Amino acid sequence: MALKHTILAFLSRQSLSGYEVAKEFAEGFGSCFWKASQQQVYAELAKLEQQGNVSYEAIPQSGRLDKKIYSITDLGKKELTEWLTKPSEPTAIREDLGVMGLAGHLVPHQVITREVERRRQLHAGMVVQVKMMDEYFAHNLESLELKDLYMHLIIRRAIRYQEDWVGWC
Amino acid sequence: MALKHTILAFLSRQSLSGYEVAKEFAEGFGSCFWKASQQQVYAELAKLEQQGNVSYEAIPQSGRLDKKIYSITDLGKKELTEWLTKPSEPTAIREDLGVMGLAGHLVPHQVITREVERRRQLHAGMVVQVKMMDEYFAHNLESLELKDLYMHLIIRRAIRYQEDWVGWC
DNA sequence: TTTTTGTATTCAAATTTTTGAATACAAAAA
DNA sequence: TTTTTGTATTCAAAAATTTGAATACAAAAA
Repeated sequence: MALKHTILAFLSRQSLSGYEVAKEFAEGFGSCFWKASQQQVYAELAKLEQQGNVSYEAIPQSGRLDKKIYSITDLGKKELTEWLTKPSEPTAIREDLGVMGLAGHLVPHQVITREVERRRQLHAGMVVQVKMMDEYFAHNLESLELKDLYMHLIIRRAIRYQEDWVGWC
Repeated sequence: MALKHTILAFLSRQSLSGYEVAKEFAEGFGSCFWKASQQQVYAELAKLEQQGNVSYEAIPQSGRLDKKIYSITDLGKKELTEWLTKPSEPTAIREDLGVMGLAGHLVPHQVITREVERRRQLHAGMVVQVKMMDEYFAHNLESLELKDLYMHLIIRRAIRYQEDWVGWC
C-alpha cells in the first residue's frame, strides 16, 4: 500500500502539518493519484513518527491542541527511495461506470446515455481543474527545479486521464 | 461499493458458479473495471443468496463439495437496476507510479525512466490482451445483441485506458 | 507414474478503508 | 451579532480488502 509512501513523498517536497497533508489529498495533487481521509492521514503520520520515518515540531496553539509540523527524516528518505526502486504494479481500476455498462441491457438506454453525458461534463470540469494545477509548471518549464518538473509530468498524466474519459464518453 | 453490483451484473448476463465469477475477475472483463479475490467472491455470493438477490442450483460433484450455479433473481435485478439509475462517482485513482513521480527527485532519473519504460511495455501488452477480448464484438458489431454491444463499449474504454498509459509513458 | 495445473469451495486473521463523530478556536460572512 | 467556513487534531466502529491457508478430485503434462 502506498498511503505511507504518498505521505512520505509529500513530505519529501516540503514539511507539512497533518491538516495540510490531508488537504493535499482532498484538493491538491493527492486527489489525482491517491486518496485518503483525514483520519487515515493522522493515523498514518502517527505510525510514521513511531517508526522514525518522520519527525515533528509541535507548535503551541492558543488553548487548543498543538499543531504538528512533520518533516521526513533520513530514515524516511531511505524507506522512500527503497520503495522507489521497486517495480510498480498497475492499480486495478475500480470504476462503477464500467460495471454499469455490463448491466446496461437491463434498463432503457436513456438511463445509460444520460449518465455517460453527466460523467462527460464532470470529467471535462476536472480537466480544467487539473490544468489549473499545472499552469505554473507549464509556464515555467525552462526554469523548473527537478522536483517540480516531475510534478509537471505527473500532473500531465492526470490531465490525459481526465481527457481520455471525456473522449470515451 | 460495487463488488455486489459487479457480481450481479455478471450474473445478469449469464448464470455462473463462484469459481467462474472469480475467474471473470481474474482474467475476464472483471479485470478491466473491478477486482476481487476468490474469497471475496464466495463470501459475497453467500451474502447475496441470503438477501435473495441470487439463487443457486447445487450440482453434486463426485465426492467433493457441490458446485453451485448462481442465477440472478428478480429481486437481484431490481437491486441492480436501482443501482444503475443512481449517479456514479468517478473512482479515485490510486496509482503507485504517480506517487513515485512525486518523489522522483530523490533518486537518479534513470530509476524513474527505467520504471516508466517497463510500465510502457506492460501496458502495451495489456492493450493487446484487451483488444483480444474485444475481437469477437468488434467483428460482429452489426449483429450484436444489446448486452454484447454494451460489453463492446466498455471494453473499448479499457483499451483506451491502456493506450493512454502507453501514450503518457 | 509422479507432478503440475485446473476446477471448486471454505475458513480465519490481519490490514486498510470508510463512516460518523467530538472537540476547539479564529476569521470571515450574513 | 450570529452563523458559517476554515484550521487542527483525535477517537471509535463498521465495512471492505488482502493475505495465507486447507481440502479434494480430475485431467494433463513431465
